[in-house]
Amino acid sequence: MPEPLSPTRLFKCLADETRARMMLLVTREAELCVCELTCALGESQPKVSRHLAQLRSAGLLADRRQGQWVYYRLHPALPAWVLSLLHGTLEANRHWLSADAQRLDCMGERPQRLAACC
Amino acid sequence: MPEPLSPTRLFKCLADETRARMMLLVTREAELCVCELTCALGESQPKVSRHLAQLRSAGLLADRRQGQWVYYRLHPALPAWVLSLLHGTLEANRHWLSADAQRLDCMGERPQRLAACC
DNA sequence: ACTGCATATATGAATTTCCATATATTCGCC
DNA sequence: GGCGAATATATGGAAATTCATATATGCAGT
Repeated sequence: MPEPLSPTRLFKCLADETRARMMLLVTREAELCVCELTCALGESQPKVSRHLAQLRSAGLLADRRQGQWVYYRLHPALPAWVLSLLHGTLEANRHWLSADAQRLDCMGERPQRLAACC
Repeated sequence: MPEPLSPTRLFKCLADETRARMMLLVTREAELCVCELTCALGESQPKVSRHLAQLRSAGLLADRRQGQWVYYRLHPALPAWVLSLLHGTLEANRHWLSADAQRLDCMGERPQRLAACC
Protein backbone atom coordinates (compact mmCIF):
# COMPACT_ATOMS: atom_id res chain seq x y z
CA MET A 1 0.00 0.00 0.00
CA PRO A 2 1.65 3.26 -1.15
CA GLU A 3 0.80 6.82 -0.10
CA PRO A 4 -2.62 7.51 1.38
CA LEU A 5 -5.37 6.68 -1.05
CA SER A 6 -6.36 9.77 -3.03
CA PRO A 7 -9.93 10.15 -4.28
CA THR A 8 -8.75 9.89 -7.87
CA ARG A 9 -6.81 6.74 -7.21
CA LEU A 10 -9.78 5.10 -5.52
CA PHE A 11 -12.22 6.15 -8.22
CA LYS A 12 -9.93 4.95 -10.97
CA CYS A 13 -9.97 1.54 -9.36
CA LEU A 14 -13.75 1.53 -9.17
CA ALA A 15 -14.23 2.97 -12.64
CA ASP A 16 -13.87 -0.39 -14.30
CA GLU A 17 -16.99 -2.49 -14.12
CA THR A 18 -15.13 -5.72 -13.45
CA ARG A 19 -13.23 -4.17 -10.56
CA ALA A 20 -16.30 -2.47 -9.14
CA ARG A 21 -18.28 -5.71 -9.17
CA MET A 22 -15.42 -7.52 -7.45
CA MET A 23 -14.98 -4.84 -4.81
CA LEU A 24 -18.68 -4.86 -3.98
CA LEU A 25 -18.79 -8.65 -3.88
CA VAL A 26 -15.85 -8.72 -1.51
CA THR A 27 -17.49 -6.00 0.58
CA ARG A 28 -20.57 -8.18 0.78
CA GLU A 29 -18.81 -11.47 1.40
CA ALA A 30 -15.83 -10.47 3.50
CA GLU A 31 -13.54 -12.93 1.73
CA LEU A 32 -13.56 -14.61 -1.67
CA CYS A 33 -11.08 -16.70 -3.61
CA VAL A 34 -10.18 -16.12 -7.22
CA CYS A 35 -12.21 -19.03 -8.54
CA GLU A 36 -15.31 -17.81 -6.70
CA LEU A 37 -14.91 -14.38 -8.21
CA THR A 38 -14.27 -15.84 -11.64
CA CYS A 39 -17.44 -17.86 -11.37
CA ALA A 40 -19.55 -15.07 -9.91
CA LEU A 41 -18.53 -12.64 -12.62
CA GLY A 42 -18.58 -15.12 -15.47
CA GLU A 43 -15.32 -13.65 -16.71
CA SER A 44 -12.07 -15.30 -17.75
CA GLN A 45 -9.61 -16.21 -15.02
CA PRO A 46 -6.71 -14.13 -16.38
CA LYS A 47 -8.97 -11.11 -16.58
CA VAL A 48 -10.11 -11.52 -13.00
CA SER A 49 -6.57 -12.13 -11.81
CA ARG A 50 -5.23 -9.03 -13.49
CA HIS A 51 -7.86 -6.78 -12.01
CA LEU A 52 -7.33 -8.33 -8.58
CA ALA A 53 -3.63 -7.57 -8.89
CA GLN A 54 -4.47 -3.96 -9.62
CA LEU A 55 -6.76 -3.69 -6.62
CA ARG A 56 -4.16 -5.30 -4.42
CA SER A 57 -1.35 -3.03 -5.57
CA ALA A 58 -3.59 -0.01 -4.99
CA GLY A 59 -4.03 -1.17 -1.40
CA LEU A 60 -7.75 -1.83 -1.70
CA LEU A 61 -7.55 -5.58 -1.29
CA ALA A 62 -5.33 -7.86 0.73
CA ASP A 63 -4.66 -11.45 -0.21
CA ARG A 64 -3.93 -14.62 1.70
CA ARG A 65 -2.93 -17.96 0.34
CA GLN A 66 -4.47 -21.09 1.82
CA GLY A 67 -3.45 -24.27 0.07
CA GLN A 68 -4.08 -23.91 -3.59
CA TRP A 69 -6.49 -21.04 -3.15
CA VAL A 70 -5.82 -17.35 -2.80
CA TYR A 71 -8.40 -15.38 -0.84
CA TYR A 72 -8.99 -11.68 -1.25
CA ARG A 73 -10.53 -9.41 1.37
CA LEU A 74 -10.85 -5.66 1.91
CA HIS A 75 -7.49 -4.36 3.03
CA PRO A 76 -7.56 -3.98 6.80
CA ALA A 77 -5.91 -0.55 6.60
CA LEU A 78 -8.62 1.02 4.45
CA PRO A 79 -9.66 4.43 5.79
CA ALA A 80 -13.14 4.79 7.23
CA TRP A 81 -14.45 6.99 4.46
CA VAL A 82 -13.58 4.32 1.89
CA LEU A 83 -15.31 1.60 3.86
CA SER A 84 -18.35 3.75 4.25
CA LEU A 85 -18.31 4.57 0.55
CA LEU A 86 -18.14 0.88 -0.34
CA HIS A 87 -20.93 -0.13 2.02
CA GLY A 88 -23.11 2.76 0.89
CA THR A 89 -22.59 1.89 -2.73
CA LEU A 90 -23.31 -1.76 -2.07
CA GLU A 91 -26.51 -1.05 -0.18
CA ALA A 92 -27.85 1.25 -2.85
CA ASN A 93 -26.96 -1.04 -5.72
CA ARG A 94 -27.82 -4.56 -4.66
CA HIS A 95 -29.93 -5.00 -7.76
CA TRP A 96 -26.98 -4.04 -9.93
CA LEU A 97 -24.96 -6.80 -8.31
CA SER A 98 -27.72 -9.35 -8.12
CA ALA A 99 -26.70 -11.52 -11.07
CA ASP A 100 -23.19 -11.86 -9.70
CA ALA A 101 -24.42 -12.49 -6.18
CA GLN A 102 -26.77 -15.16 -7.40
CA ARG A 103 -24.11 -16.98 -9.37
CA LEU A 104 -21.97 -16.89 -6.27
CA ASP A 105 -24.71 -18.22 -4.02
CA CYS A 106 -25.38 -21.07 -6.45
CA MET A 107 -21.78 -22.19 -6.34
CA GLY A 108 -22.21 -24.30 -3.22
CA GLU A 109 -19.78 -24.21 -0.35
CA ARG A 110 -16.54 -22.29 -0.42
CA PRO A 111 -13.44 -24.31 -1.26
CA GLN A 112 -12.11 -24.00 2.25
CA ARG A 113 -15.07 -25.95 3.61
CA LEU A 114 -15.64 -28.59 1.00
CA ALA A 115 -13.49 -29.75 -1.85
CA ALA A 116 -15.97 -28.88 -4.61
CA CYS A 117 -14.93 -25.69 -6.33
CA CYS A 118 -15.56 -24.33 -9.81
CA MET B 1 -29.88 12.40 -17.48
CA PRO B 2 -30.13 8.89 -18.94
CA GLU B 3 -30.90 5.66 -17.07
CA PRO B 4 -30.31 5.55 -13.33
CA LEU B 5 -26.71 6.22 -12.47
CA SER B 6 -24.78 2.96 -12.24
CA PRO B 7 -21.80 2.71 -9.90
CA THR B 8 -19.47 2.29 -12.86
CA ARG B 9 -20.83 5.34 -14.59
CA LEU B 10 -20.43 7.45 -11.47
CA PHE B 11 -16.92 6.22 -10.75
CA LYS B 12 -15.81 6.78 -14.33
CA CYS B 13 -16.84 10.40 -13.93
CA LEU B 14 -14.90 10.74 -10.70
CA ALA B 15 -11.87 8.83 -11.96
CA ASP B 16 -10.41 11.88 -13.67
CA GLU B 17 -8.67 14.26 -11.33
CA THR B 18 -10.02 17.37 -13.01
CA ARG B 19 -13.58 16.11 -12.78
CA ALA B 20 -13.19 14.90 -9.20
CA ARG B 21 -11.83 18.26 -8.09
CA MET B 22 -14.70 20.06 -9.80
CA MET B 23 -17.33 17.77 -8.31
CA LEU B 24 -15.96 18.23 -4.81
CA LEU B 25 -15.69 21.98 -5.25
CA VAL B 26 -19.30 22.16 -6.41
CA THR B 27 -20.31 19.92 -3.51
CA ARG B 28 -18.60 22.37 -1.18
CA GLU B 29 -19.84 25.56 -2.81
CA ALA B 30 -23.31 24.62 -3.97
CA GLU B 31 -22.93 26.57 -7.21
CA LEU B 32 -19.98 27.73 -9.30
CA CYS B 33 -19.61 29.28 -12.72
CA VAL B 34 -17.17 28.08 -15.32
CA CYS B 35 -14.77 30.93 -14.85
CA GLU B 36 -14.62 30.29 -11.09
CA LEU B 37 -13.84 26.65 -11.70
CA THR B 38 -11.26 27.53 -14.32
CA CYS B 39 -9.57 29.83 -11.88
CA ALA B 40 -9.82 27.48 -8.89
CA LEU B 41 -8.32 24.61 -10.82
CA GLY B 42 -5.74 26.62 -12.70
CA GLU B 43 -6.62 24.73 -15.87
CA SER B 44 -7.47 25.96 -19.34
CA GLN B 45 -11.02 26.99 -20.01
CA PRO B 46 -11.66 24.52 -22.85
CA LYS B 47 -10.43 21.70 -20.64
CA VAL B 48 -12.74 22.70 -17.80
CA SER B 49 -15.64 23.14 -20.16
CA ARG B 50 -15.14 19.76 -21.74
CA HIS B 51 -15.16 17.96 -18.42
CA LEU B 52 -18.18 19.93 -17.25
CA ALA B 53 -20.02 18.81 -20.36
CA GLN B 54 -19.23 15.20 -19.47
CA LEU B 55 -20.47 15.63 -15.92
CA ARG B 56 -23.59 17.34 -17.17
CA SER B 57 -24.40 14.68 -19.73
CA ALA B 58 -23.87 11.98 -17.10
CA GLY B 59 -26.50 13.71 -14.98
CA LEU B 60 -24.15 14.64 -12.15
CA LEU B 61 -24.32 18.38 -12.67
CA ALA B 62 -27.05 20.73 -13.77
CA ASP B 63 -26.37 24.06 -15.40
CA ARG B 64 -28.12 27.37 -15.45
CA ARG B 65 -27.31 30.38 -17.53
CA GLN B 66 -27.43 33.81 -15.97
CA GLY B 67 -26.32 36.65 -18.16
CA GLN B 68 -22.97 35.79 -19.60
CA TRP B 69 -22.20 33.20 -16.96
CA VAL B 70 -23.14 29.57 -16.73
CA TYR B 71 -23.49 28.16 -13.25
CA TYR B 72 -23.11 24.51 -12.37
CA ARG B 73 -24.59 22.81 -9.34
CA LEU B 74 -25.12 19.22 -8.22
CA HIS B 75 -27.99 17.82 -10.22
CA PRO B 76 -31.12 18.03 -8.05
CA ALA B 77 -32.14 14.47 -9.00
CA LEU B 78 -28.97 12.85 -7.67
CA PRO B 79 -29.79 9.79 -5.55
CA ALA B 80 -29.08 9.95 -1.84
CA TRP B 81 -26.22 7.47 -1.91
CA VAL B 82 -24.38 9.65 -4.43
CA LEU B 83 -24.83 12.78 -2.34
CA SER B 84 -23.63 10.96 0.71
CA LEU B 85 -20.65 9.59 -1.20
CA LEU B 86 -19.72 13.07 -2.38
CA HIS B 87 -20.04 14.65 1.04
CA GLY B 88 -18.13 11.83 2.67
CA THR B 89 -15.34 12.09 0.13
CA LEU B 90 -15.20 15.85 0.54
CA GLU B 91 -15.05 15.70 4.33
CA ALA B 92 -12.26 13.13 4.31
CA ASN B 93 -10.20 14.90 1.67
CA ARG B 94 -10.34 18.60 2.42
CA HIS B 95 -6.57 18.78 2.41
CA TRP B 96 -6.49 17.25 -1.06
CA LEU B 97 -8.74 20.04 -2.26
CA SER B 98 -7.18 22.81 -0.27
CA ALA B 99 -5.14 24.45 -3.04
CA ASP B 100 -8.21 24.68 -5.26
CA ALA B 101 -10.39 25.91 -2.43
CA GLN B 102 -7.87 28.56 -1.57
CA ARG B 103 -7.58 29.84 -5.12
CA LEU B 104 -11.35 30.03 -5.18
CA ASP B 105 -11.57 31.90 -1.91
CA CYS B 106 -8.98 34.41 -3.10
CA MET B 107 -11.00 35.23 -6.17
CA GLY B 108 -13.20 37.73 -4.40
CA GLU B 109 -16.91 37.89 -4.94
CA ARG B 110 -18.78 35.68 -7.34
CA PRO B 111 -19.61 37.24 -10.70
CA GLN B 112 -23.30 37.34 -9.86
CA ARG B 113 -22.58 39.80 -7.08
CA LEU B 114 -19.85 41.93 -8.54
CA ALA B 115 -18.60 42.30 -12.05
CA ALA B 116 -15.03 41.20 -11.37
CA CYS B 117 -14.47 37.70 -12.61
CA CYS B 118 -11.36 35.81 -13.68
C1' DA C 1 -17.06 43.84 -31.12
C1' DC C 2 -15.91 41.68 -26.73
C1' DT C 3 -16.41 38.22 -23.14
C1' DG C 4 -17.67 33.75 -21.48
C1' DC C 5 -18.38 29.32 -22.84
C1' DA C 6 -18.73 25.17 -25.95
C1' DT C 7 -17.15 22.06 -29.44
C1' DA C 8 -14.32 19.78 -33.46
C1' DT C 9 -10.30 17.63 -34.90
C1' DA C 10 -6.13 15.43 -34.44
C1' DT C 11 -2.97 13.12 -31.63
C1' DG C 12 -0.87 10.74 -28.08
C1' DA C 13 -1.15 8.09 -23.86
C1' DA C 14 -3.16 4.97 -20.78
C1' DT C 15 -6.23 0.89 -20.11
C1' DT C 16 -8.32 -3.23 -21.07
C1' DT C 17 -8.34 -7.51 -23.18
C1' DC C 18 -6.90 -11.91 -25.07
C1' DC C 19 -3.85 -15.82 -25.81
C1' DA C 20 -0.40 -18.47 -24.35
C1' DT C 21 2.34 -19.87 -20.88
C1' DA C 22 4.54 -19.92 -16.26
C1' DT C 23 4.35 -20.94 -11.23
C1' DA C 24 2.42 -23.07 -7.20
C1' DT C 25 -0.03 -26.55 -4.68
C1' DT C 26 -2.49 -30.81 -4.13
C1' DC C 27 -3.55 -35.59 -5.29
C1' DG C 28 -3.14 -40.26 -6.95
C1' DC C 29 -0.16 -43.77 -7.95
C1' DC C 30 3.46 -46.88 -8.09
C1' DG D 1 8.88 -40.85 -1.12
C1' DG D 2 9.33 -39.27 -5.72
C1' DC D 3 6.54 -38.37 -10.28
C1' DG D 4 3.32 -36.90 -13.20
C1' DA D 5 -1.50 -35.15 -13.72
C1' DA D 6 -4.78 -31.83 -12.39
C1' DT D 7 -6.28 -27.57 -10.41
C1' DA D 8 -5.62 -22.68 -8.99
C1' DT D 9 -3.48 -18.48 -9.91
C1' DA D 10 -0.27 -15.19 -12.10
C1' DT D 11 2.06 -12.96 -15.89
C1' DG D 12 4.29 -11.58 -20.64
C1' DG D 13 3.35 -9.60 -24.79
C1' DA D 14 0.50 -7.83 -28.56
C1' DA D 15 -3.92 -5.99 -30.24
C1' DA D 16 -7.79 -3.22 -29.47
C1' DT D 17 -10.09 0.21 -27.28
C1' DT D 18 -10.89 4.08 -24.45
C1' DC D 19 -9.53 8.51 -22.68
C1' DA D 20 -7.34 13.06 -22.15
C1' DT D 21 -5.06 17.00 -24.10
C1' DA D 22 -3.92 20.90 -27.11
C1' DT D 23 -5.12 23.92 -30.66
C1' DA D 24 -8.26 26.15 -33.12
C1' DT D 25 -12.69 27.69 -34.02
C1' DG D 26 -17.72 28.69 -33.36
C1' DC D 27 -21.55 30.69 -30.98
C1' DA D 28 -24.48 33.22 -27.51
C1' DG D 29 -25.25 37.17 -24.91
C1' DT D 30 -24.24 41.95 -23.82
